[in-house]
Amino acid sequence: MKNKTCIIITGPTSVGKTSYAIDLGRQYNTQIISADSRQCYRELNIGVAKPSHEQLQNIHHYFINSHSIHEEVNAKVFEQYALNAVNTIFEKNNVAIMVGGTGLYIRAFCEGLDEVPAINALIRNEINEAYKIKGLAWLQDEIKKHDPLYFFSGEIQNPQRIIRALEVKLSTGNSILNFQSGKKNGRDFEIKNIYLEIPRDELYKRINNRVDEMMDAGLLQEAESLFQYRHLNALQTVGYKELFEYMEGKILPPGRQVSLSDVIEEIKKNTRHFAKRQMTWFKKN
RNA sequence: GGUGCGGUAGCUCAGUCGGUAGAGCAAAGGACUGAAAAUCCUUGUGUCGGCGGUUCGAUCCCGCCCCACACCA
Repeated sequence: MKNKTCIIITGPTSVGKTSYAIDLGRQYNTQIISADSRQCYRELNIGVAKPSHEQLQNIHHYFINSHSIHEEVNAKVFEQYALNAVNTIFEKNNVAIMVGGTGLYIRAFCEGLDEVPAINALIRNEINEAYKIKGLAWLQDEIKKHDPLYFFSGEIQNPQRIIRALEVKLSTGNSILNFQSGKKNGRDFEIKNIYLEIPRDELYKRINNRVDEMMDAGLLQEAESLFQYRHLNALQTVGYKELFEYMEGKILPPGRQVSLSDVIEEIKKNTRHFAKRQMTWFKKN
């Protein structure tokens, strides 16, 4: 099936991936798979910069509005979803387009993730609760006790990674490192990568403008309507989490109430940081 | 005009009982295998407001000046 090709378009947020992908999709008369860990949620709109209604009607997009914030979406879910989607597209086309900024998801699609048995969600919850009370040092002690292999070679400053390693060890009896073969799963289609890039200062200008546009479009109101779900993973998202803090009336160190314009600056800054992390990832991959 | 309090890294400030200075944030770089718009790591030389004085030596003490803020007239 090597006559089939998936063209993957990546780049930092705001660089212009969406319209580039749509132009390309039209050219090949094919469909698009989004590789964006937030645009898949139908409850999230203004803050995640989805394609417009018109764009979505003109060309079919997979993994946009396909999930609810109440569902669990992760890299493995995406891998399977996207493989199904690309095969569906290949039934009628020789070319499929993938576009998005979530590097890990794209890697999962291209190379696959190593098989790890499913983990009971209760285990992660328990570890998370204990971590909240006892802190990072406790996590480090636990991982050292249960999975010394990870402790001596892993990232022990990173609570999320330790929690992942712990839950795997506790529920399977094996170190997560033993599951990670590093082998790439071959795919039976060609993959071509396109990385979009513009000068840093121009990108930052676009990001700042886009945040202002989102606020004008009613991001604050959208965040208010989602406030009750702020604990969900899907809402750990730039643009929403800062507004939630604002609504909760968090106080700045000097004892000053956060103003809305402070929050907007914070969103711009965090979006710039996000873009930088994406560039670091894509430059390497 | 007088009094008081300040002027130290892009920002907010700490500090040096006189031996040319350090935190947070910003910024830059990096990592990343089921949370990834998440999570984490690394990187700090700046006429210490200006000009003089004292001193072996001043960002620190003294004098004058400039600037900001507060209060009093």
